[in-house]
Amino acid sequence: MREFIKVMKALSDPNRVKMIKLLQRRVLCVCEIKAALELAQSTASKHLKILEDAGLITYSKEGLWVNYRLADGAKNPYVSSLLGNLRHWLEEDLEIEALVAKLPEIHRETICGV
Amino acid sequence: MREFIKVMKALSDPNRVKMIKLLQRRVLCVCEIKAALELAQSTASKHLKILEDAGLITYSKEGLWVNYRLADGAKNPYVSSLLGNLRHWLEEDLEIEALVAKLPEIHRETICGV
DNA sequence: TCCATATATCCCTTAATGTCGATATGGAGG
DNA sequence: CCTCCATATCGACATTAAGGGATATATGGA
Repeated sequence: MREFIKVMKALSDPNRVKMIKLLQRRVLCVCEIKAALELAQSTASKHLKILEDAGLITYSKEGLWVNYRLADGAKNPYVSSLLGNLRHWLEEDLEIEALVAKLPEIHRETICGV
Repeated sequence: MREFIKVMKALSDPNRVKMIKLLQRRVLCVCEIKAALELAQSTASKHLKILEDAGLITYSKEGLWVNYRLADGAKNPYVSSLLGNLRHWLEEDLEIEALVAKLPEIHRETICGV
């Protein structure tokens, strides 16, 4: 039950859902996500930790950067199914569309270090 | 997006999830749910309203009683899929099992009006 | 070793949420 | 019309959660 609640709570915040939808496109580092969502760095980092705790995303370190990506969902078939559902859910959402449209302009080299 | 968040928030509380799992078994009135979950009547009523707002359950009135049941999910295919997922998810959860085991003893005629 | 940078953590403020008791609503029956 | 009874709503309180600034951590390079 605790795990289930953790997953649902993780998906109960608009910014975290946006992060998931962005990560469906490509791997992103914290500063790219922070830039895309216009959040403070500490806020972005905190949200990503919540998503990771819920088993929805994973990360790998690459020098100073931390690359976040969607979890493959192999651990829990229900989470996997939910993530699959989320692949299409909200795809027509205007807010998400606008956000995704910004993604091609966002690269860690130009965004970070401002 | 707002609708999505509403659904996820509705499923972010253990008592509301338990209500869903109970309603998978049969139609229940507020006082039966209040008894099963050992909640104050106002608390049970409020939770049910949240689930109904999210489109996860519906109700129909029968005299003084209000019968709550699962929504058929025809409105939103994603919600429908999620409810289908929930049909099996948590089915092995000990807390849920114990709760469901109590259900046969709970009837509105004996519980209500205490 | 020292510095710069990307990320994580800490602290604090403000808003949202869960809970209950008390009260309101509204139908059923005398 | 008045009274039960099941349910809904309101008010208050405690807990949790989101947000950002400041600081700590860790890595790569001079």
